[in-house]
Amino acid sequence: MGTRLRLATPTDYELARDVCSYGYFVLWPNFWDVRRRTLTRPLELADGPATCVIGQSGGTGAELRVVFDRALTRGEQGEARRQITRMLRLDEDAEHVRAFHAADPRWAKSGRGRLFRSPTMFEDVIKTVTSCNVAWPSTVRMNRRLCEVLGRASSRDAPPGFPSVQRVARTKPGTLRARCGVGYRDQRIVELAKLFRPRGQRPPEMDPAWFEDPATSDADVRTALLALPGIGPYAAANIMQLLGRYGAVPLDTESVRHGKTVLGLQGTDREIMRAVDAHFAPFGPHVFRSYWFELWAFYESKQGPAWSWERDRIAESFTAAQFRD
DNA sequence: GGTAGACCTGGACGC
DNA sequence: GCGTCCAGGTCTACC
Repeated sequence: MGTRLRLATPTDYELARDVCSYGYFVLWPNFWDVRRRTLTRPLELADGPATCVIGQSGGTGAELRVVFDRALTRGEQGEARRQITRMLRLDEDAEHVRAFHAADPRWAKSGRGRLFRSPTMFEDVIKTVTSCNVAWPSTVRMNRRLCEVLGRASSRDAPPGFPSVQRVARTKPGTLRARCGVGYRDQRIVELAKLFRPRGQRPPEMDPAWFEDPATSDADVRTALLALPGIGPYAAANIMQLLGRYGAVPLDTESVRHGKTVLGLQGTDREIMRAVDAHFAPFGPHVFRSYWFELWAFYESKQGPAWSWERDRIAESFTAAQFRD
């Protein structure tokens, strides 16, 4: 009999809306069950991986019910709560979301405000690196292979989870390239994993808690992120939003497409990126969410509501090139 | 501070 | 079915 947990949610929390809010929810090892409206994924815990199924019944603000495929120790239960809270942004309460809606009332009716992320900063960083310089189907493939090749499963029938920091840190770059299809990112991914190893094994100046600490300034976090291998301006801005720092737009080719097709901007790509940046600047510390929910609404206008996106179908059909025209 | 080219993979395209 | 071209963000060298 597996452990069952109940997690309280913010009063405005809706699992389907708040999980299906960012592309990572369709990346392995995440699995959104469209019919049951539950999220399934393995978590890496002290005694090994455990797969959880997260559901919400009872409407907005109802508690989450989490069922694991094995019994968890008390310590593991605490760690599982921390990881799920991070992944679902349960720590961003209704007041936090209302502050965003006050700055950008367009999203008040739908209640959008939270963005799905990973249980750990390490997974968010690697997912961001695998999204750079590739089309979306390649990002999907890289994350699936990373899990299949390096991830551990909680049981014979369970899917493999995201590989642990230690596992990636001791993997040869050539293995990542040959078996996970990460290409030239191989060395950078291994170097990143070494930086994220547990205290005592990692460089003293690299502390994930420091990045997560609200007392650390955005400017300092950005500078530190840009110093990491494989992290440039786009990746740094994206990791910033994954850390809950919404004051910048990760400018990429999608920004240019959005600027041209939705905002009606004209000029060179560089000029359009600057114009997109200026367009959203009035939203101040909420810039990213105003930008992102515009993009997300556009995707939903093409693909239907995000909660209806089946992972293994959306991986093939969801490409930026498809939206170019 | 700006720019050009390499990096790697897979999809699109032409033959 | 095969070969070629292109898209995608980061990094380095260079101006």
